[in-house]
Amino acid sequence: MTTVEPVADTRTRLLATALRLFSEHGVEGTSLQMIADELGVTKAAVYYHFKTKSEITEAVAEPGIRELDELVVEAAKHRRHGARVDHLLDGFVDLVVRHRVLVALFSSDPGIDAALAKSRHGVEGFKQALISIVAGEPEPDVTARVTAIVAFTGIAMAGGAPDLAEVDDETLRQELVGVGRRLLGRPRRRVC
Amino acid sequence: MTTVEPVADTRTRLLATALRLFSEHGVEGTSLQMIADELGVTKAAVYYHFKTKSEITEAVAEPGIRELDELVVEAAKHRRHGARVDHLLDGFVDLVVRHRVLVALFSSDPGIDAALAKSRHGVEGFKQALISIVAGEPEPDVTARVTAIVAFTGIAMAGGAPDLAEVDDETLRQELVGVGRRLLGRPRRRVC
DNA sequence: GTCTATAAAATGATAGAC
DNA sequence: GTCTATCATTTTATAGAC
Repeated sequence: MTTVEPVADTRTRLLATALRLFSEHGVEGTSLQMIADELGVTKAAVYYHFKTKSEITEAVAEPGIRELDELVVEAAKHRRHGARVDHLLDGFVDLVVRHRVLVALFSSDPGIDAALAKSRHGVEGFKQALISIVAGEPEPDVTARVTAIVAFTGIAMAGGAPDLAEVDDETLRQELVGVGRRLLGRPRRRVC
Repeated sequence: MTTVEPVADTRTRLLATALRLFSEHGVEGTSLQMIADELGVTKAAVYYHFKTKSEITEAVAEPGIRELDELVVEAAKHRRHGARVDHLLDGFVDLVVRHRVLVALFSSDPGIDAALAKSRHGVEGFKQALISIVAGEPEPDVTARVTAIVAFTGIAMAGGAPDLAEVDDETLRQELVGVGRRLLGRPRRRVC
């Protein structure tokens, strides 16, 4: 532990700044100039850290994509349908609360898809996976699909909503899990 | 009746094309060149109909904004809270189903806010209004606010979801009202 | 109402100095 | 690791012919 309180390196600050600007103006609405200005450096400095704008977008999305990926894999392992839904909902809400605007961006910004299209995993696949798990695999009925879409996009967007920015993590987590369970028809949990 | 089957005029086709491209690529991700190409005309022709890109965005959003405005005003007239919520939910779902992608755009695209910021009504005001009506005016509790946000953004996004594009209007309307009532704690309606 | 042509600015991106 | 300078392309937008 040679350095205490290390100032976040430029790459880290860059990604945090990019995420904030993406959530305010959208990916396509955010230029490298805006990111550079916000960081107090020039565009060329930004290009030292990332070869293209698409790389920045991918790097911003990466933690969310990775965690979402793991979550879907883990949730699918449960034998019972109810257990799968519980695991998925708890994990998804946890992800939303920890990343707030990022998961909302997945649900709403076409620029994310465009950037991820070139890399291995698009975001559209996850939406399908989430719906499949809660709505059931073979030809889920319309009600189940609508419910799943409303629940997960609603929860994701709520995490990024400015109106809820001041709500603390633990409270938001409980509220979102509560509303999710009601929607997905999961029984109320005993308060332990 | 001099002309039967009148071909939609350019202005109308332009707005329909713009809405489709906006929903696919976002407002900022859609250039006038893309709109012109899709219409089979030049950019200059597009500029004959609208002075700026912002004007196109406003014109695309206008019907939704106007109807949403009327809905909020009408819903607020009811004496009982339950009646206000019912009116708002029914009207909102109707709007979502008739416009599909447009209301989703309101919920998700920062480019819409940017274009509407200059004109009289931003879209942020509506979100507040919807939440106030269902969550109650004076300092609504967190649970009510979270529920309202999840419900309305979830319903709006579901209307624009490609996964539900093939669902017919009447079915989608029933499903969305159903999920909305469950979320907002409204009693199940008798099937009449 | 649509076209060609063009302007002015911004964008993503690179080369090379420090 | 950041800078200045520059480039090619694209973008929004206008002028004027048909």
